[in-house]
Amino acid sequence: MAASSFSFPTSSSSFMTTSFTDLLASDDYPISKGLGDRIAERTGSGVPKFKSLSPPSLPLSPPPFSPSSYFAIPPGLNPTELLDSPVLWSSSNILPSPTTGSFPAQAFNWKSSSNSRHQDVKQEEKNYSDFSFQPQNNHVSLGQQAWSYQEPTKQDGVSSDQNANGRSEFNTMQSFMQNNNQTNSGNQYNQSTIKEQKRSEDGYNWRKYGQKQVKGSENPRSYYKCTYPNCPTKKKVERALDGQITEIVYKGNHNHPKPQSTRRSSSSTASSAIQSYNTQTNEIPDHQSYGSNGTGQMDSVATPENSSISFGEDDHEHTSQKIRSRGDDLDEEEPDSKRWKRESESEGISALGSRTVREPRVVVQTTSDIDILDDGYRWRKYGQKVVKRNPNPRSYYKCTSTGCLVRKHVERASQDIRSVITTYEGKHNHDVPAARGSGNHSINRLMAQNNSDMTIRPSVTSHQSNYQIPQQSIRAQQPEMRAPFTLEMLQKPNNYDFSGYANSKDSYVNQVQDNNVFSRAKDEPRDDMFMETLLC
DNA sequence: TGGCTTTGACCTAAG
DNA sequence: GCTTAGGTCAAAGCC
Repeated sequence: MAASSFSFPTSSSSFMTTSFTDLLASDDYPISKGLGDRIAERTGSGVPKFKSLSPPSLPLSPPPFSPSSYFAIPPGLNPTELLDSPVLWSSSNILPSPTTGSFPAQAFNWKSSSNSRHQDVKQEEKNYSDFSFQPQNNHVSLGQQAWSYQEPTKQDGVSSDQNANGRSEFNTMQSFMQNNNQTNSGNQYNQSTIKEQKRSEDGYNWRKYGQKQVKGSENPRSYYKCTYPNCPTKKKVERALDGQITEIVYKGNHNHPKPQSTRRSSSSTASSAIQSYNTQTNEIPDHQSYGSNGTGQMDSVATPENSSISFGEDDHEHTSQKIRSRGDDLDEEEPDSKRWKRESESEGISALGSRTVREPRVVVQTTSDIDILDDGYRWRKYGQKVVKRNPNPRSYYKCTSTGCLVRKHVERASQDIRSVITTYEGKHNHDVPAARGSGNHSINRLMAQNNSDMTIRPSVTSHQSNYQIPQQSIRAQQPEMRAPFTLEMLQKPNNYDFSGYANSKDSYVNQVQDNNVFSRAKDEPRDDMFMETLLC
């Protein structure tokens, strides 16, 4: 479907540097009133300097057709600006690993499978090292601004872990660009990609030590241990039959930094791990270094798990980091999860770096401009509250659509008042209301209609930002893959919910595990309850 | 050849 | 104490 069709022109250079005028002129792009117009109408300020990009971690398969057939950019919106969208860049579509905060580069492995797996890997490594990405000064293509707030030299005051992520994202983007450039020949998310993804996952090196068929689930559960010497961290991963990860549960804290390379190789040994440790130490943001993790071990070395805590207001309750991709059972803890949680607690593992992320319904967007938080839906404010750790009030909104229970709250990041954190809860059960004077509605409707067929889903594998398309779905949908991949879609993965998958396999939606930045991992207060608290 | 995955068996805890 | 299910071990095979 649309996202699976999403692709860029074959030349990365042209992609980066040319306007999309020609492309826009193409009949391939649905013509309607563009999002740009819509935004302009709403904001009265014209199209914001978007920094957008397709979800870079989309391990989407290059379409067998002309790439231009799939990426629909509404007229009136300059694709260059589109590419600058901070919404897309910094929002939930692009999220770091739940455990590492890294942005998995392998997720961009859109390579053709014409090469052997070996070649793929090799090429990917080459991509990492050789690709030279030179953004243009103004457009700073592909989200430089969004990245920039993460750049160490930037002024945003955003935490350094974000900076690290920014680098990571940037590198990831580079990789994406080159990979995409190389692989329009149409192969799919092939086995090598899966392997690569499996390999990198969250940036740590894991050794599988068991697999079990869990009762009540058709998905086998795999058990992994961190390969770093004496690292107690374990994780268990459930994969759907198509290989997609449906659940990851972490146990324990890494007592070491993430290995420098996200790729595991034969070097995933103690020596290499230590080497990575040594070389990486300097890159660890200061604020990620926390005190004792409660285990009596050395201070928990900076890991993204740890870093996430600085933004969470209520994450301390959970001690087992759990990333669920299922949508409907957020209130249910599996026995094993309980067990791991219990064990973690008994082991004195602190909340730092281990918390439960219960449901893929929370989507966090960070933007640099609150105006673009207008996401097309209509909201009614029902409360406001100042929460801990953030002096900026959090406004609470409900979707005004009848019967729609979606809520969101918006607050400015305490670390960077220019960044706005929008947290969505729930799924819209309706289309995006027709924008005032906008023709975008048709696109939205189309997207909504296609929900049932959407196979893109965020994957915890490559962490939260990884939209994956099962191959069979691709095959099934190829002929119909021409639905536009719109900003709206990118902007609101929760709303569009990419949930053909969600519909068919529980909610895979909104699965955003931003364990690094502005993360919420806990049920938000019910509005009625919340109102009570407000009134008290 | 070394490291990793697979897989059946065993262990452990909860009910 | 038994049953059940999840977690772990470790030998074998694979890459």
